[in-house]
Amino acid sequence: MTALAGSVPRMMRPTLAQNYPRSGFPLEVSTPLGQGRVNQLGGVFINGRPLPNHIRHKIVEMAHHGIRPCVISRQLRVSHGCVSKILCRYQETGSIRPGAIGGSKPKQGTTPDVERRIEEYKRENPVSSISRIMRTKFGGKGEEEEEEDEIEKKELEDSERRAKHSIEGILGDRYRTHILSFAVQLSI
DNA sequence: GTCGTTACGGTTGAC
DNA sequence: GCGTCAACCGTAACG
Repeated sequence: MTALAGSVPRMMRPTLAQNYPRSGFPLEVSTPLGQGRVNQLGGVFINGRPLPNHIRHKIVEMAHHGIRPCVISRQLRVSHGCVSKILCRYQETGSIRPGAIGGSKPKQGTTPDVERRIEEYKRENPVSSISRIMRTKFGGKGEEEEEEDEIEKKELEDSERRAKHSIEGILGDRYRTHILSFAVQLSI
């Protein structure tokens, strides 16, 4: 028994489930956004899911105003690791959006060929239709905001869909409204 | 006290 | 329709 708590190797650390035997986390909260959990700072999060867009916005905005990450972390009740990660990504990519979760890698091998074909088509058909199609399909300049709106909309739809299949959905809209206002309060 | 990093459990979505 | 797997998520903890 010589190993002190501070010297326990990472791999020997007790698992979350061991730390919090009931649920793996200190507290579970049912919200319209799914099975929320409460972190050490008292913030609500959904394990495995990205933070809501407005929280991410707030993190970047506060950092922009020169507020230190530790303060942001405490104020928004988001772990500092997460704040750090989001700010790093924002610096690197200029985007606050989470990466694409799930799915498989796009098929490789065909990409250069496809690109070459497109170039050929463009040369042969100098009409703007191809470019237009490409813009429509893959997006273009200044559509970040549109995409964010799109994501917000999707999140809302998702939460509504989940709510319909959760206890609050079953219990009805009045209960849901309570939960919603609770969630808004928690998210400041 | 602050911050970068990383192991971990969990979710998601293409294949 | 279902299972697999890789990529991502945020938290918690270490240094």
